[in-house]
Amino acid sequence: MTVHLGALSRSRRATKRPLLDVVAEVLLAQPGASLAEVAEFAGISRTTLHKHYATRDELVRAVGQRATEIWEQAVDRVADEPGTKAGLRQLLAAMIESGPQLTFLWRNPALDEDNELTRRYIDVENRCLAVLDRARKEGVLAATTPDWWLLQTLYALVYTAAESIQFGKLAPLDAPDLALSTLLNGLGAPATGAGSGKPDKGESE
Amino acid sequence: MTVHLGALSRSRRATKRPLLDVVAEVLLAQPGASLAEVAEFAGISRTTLHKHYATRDELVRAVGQRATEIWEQAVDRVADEPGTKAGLRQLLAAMIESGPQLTFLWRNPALDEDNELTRRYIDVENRCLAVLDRARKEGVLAATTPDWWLLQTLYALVYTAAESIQFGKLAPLDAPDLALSTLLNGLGAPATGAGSGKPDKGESE
DNA sequence: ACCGAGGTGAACAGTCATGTTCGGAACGGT
DNA sequence: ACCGTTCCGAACATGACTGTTCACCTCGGT
Repeated sequence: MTVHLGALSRSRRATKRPLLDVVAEVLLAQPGASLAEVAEFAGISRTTLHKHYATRDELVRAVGQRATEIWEQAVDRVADEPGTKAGLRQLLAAMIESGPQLTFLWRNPALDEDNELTRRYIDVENRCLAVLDRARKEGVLAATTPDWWLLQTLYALVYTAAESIQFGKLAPLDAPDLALSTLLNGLGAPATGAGSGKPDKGESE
Repeated sequence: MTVHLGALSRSRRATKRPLLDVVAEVLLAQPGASLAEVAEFAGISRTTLHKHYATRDELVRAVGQRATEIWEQAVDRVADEPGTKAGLRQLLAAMIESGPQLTFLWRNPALDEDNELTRRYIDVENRCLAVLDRARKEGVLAATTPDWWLLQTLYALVYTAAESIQFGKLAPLDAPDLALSTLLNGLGAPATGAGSGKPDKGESE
């Protein structure tokens, strides 16, 4: 039951990107892909793949580890930023850029089995939250939003933006701004006469 | 390689809910679950499961069909609503309620193979969009947001809310309002002082 | 008491992914 | 020219899941 991996197939193959990145994408598009398929799309033989990662489980965990690593670096890059809109924008940009890896991480409950990975996950999530908290204290984010909802919404927007980019609907350079604006202001009609200048028709509830 | 389905297992088992609903949840938590596992969590024998749906593919497609059906009904229920906040709230409520089914639908690229299902999917998505469009014309939603971003954001919020409910973080009755508020206003700090104006501290970007 | 519908457990053949082994090719360094 | 490393293709044993069959049970209706 080979489901086509469509757009992925030819373009990415045989390029010299980090192996685990390719694996993450394949396994994301086709969670049930066989190791033979994964190897093919990575441009190596199944034997070689097995030599690097003895079992499928080991491979999946390696991808998870790398995804976490990438996330950690993304958060680190904005750790010193003040809690401003610009800081948030940078966090979003960094996370959206790593969209596939993060999505892989978020979508694989099986990774929870790995204790060290779970520890690092919780850790980086907390650091992520710390950034958001700073923005909250700066008055950029609403003070009343619960932590978990803030985080989940952030994840959701990162995921959506990354997916839109992959589908070609969204220009990579537009993504951070769009996501940030949606996160902060939502998609409701701007308040009439408000700061962002949009003289509109009357309020309409 | 049995990964535990944790919270799902005992509580739901053997209850008399529609079979396909249980299947959707199991297959969502554990996409690689064997039919034996699926049957067990549905509280029936594998033989019986096979009698209803001859092959795994057929089962998956049936779940997809049902998910689409549920979505159609949810949209139908608000099709006559005017494009007000209340109307949007109802759409969100209906969709969040069907969270697991919709998530299953959104996450299974394999379902695209089914032409009829794809047709119905596109159709209900368009009707969904029509509801949003009406809200846009009423000035509830920003006029400038592209259709696809609006839809994707809606999906993201529905998914996030449903997941939060499943994790016990969010009370089902609170979900629609939280999602609606996030969709319309985002999570930024509310405008200070005036009703909707924004005489704020220095802009930070 | 009979009967049919729907459910069950046991068993079986077929298929496929997995993990492993091995002989050999290619390549770079010495 | 030699050697170690790395990759490769082929082949194999194993195990898991699948789909199917069959004999049996257990109800509810007649």
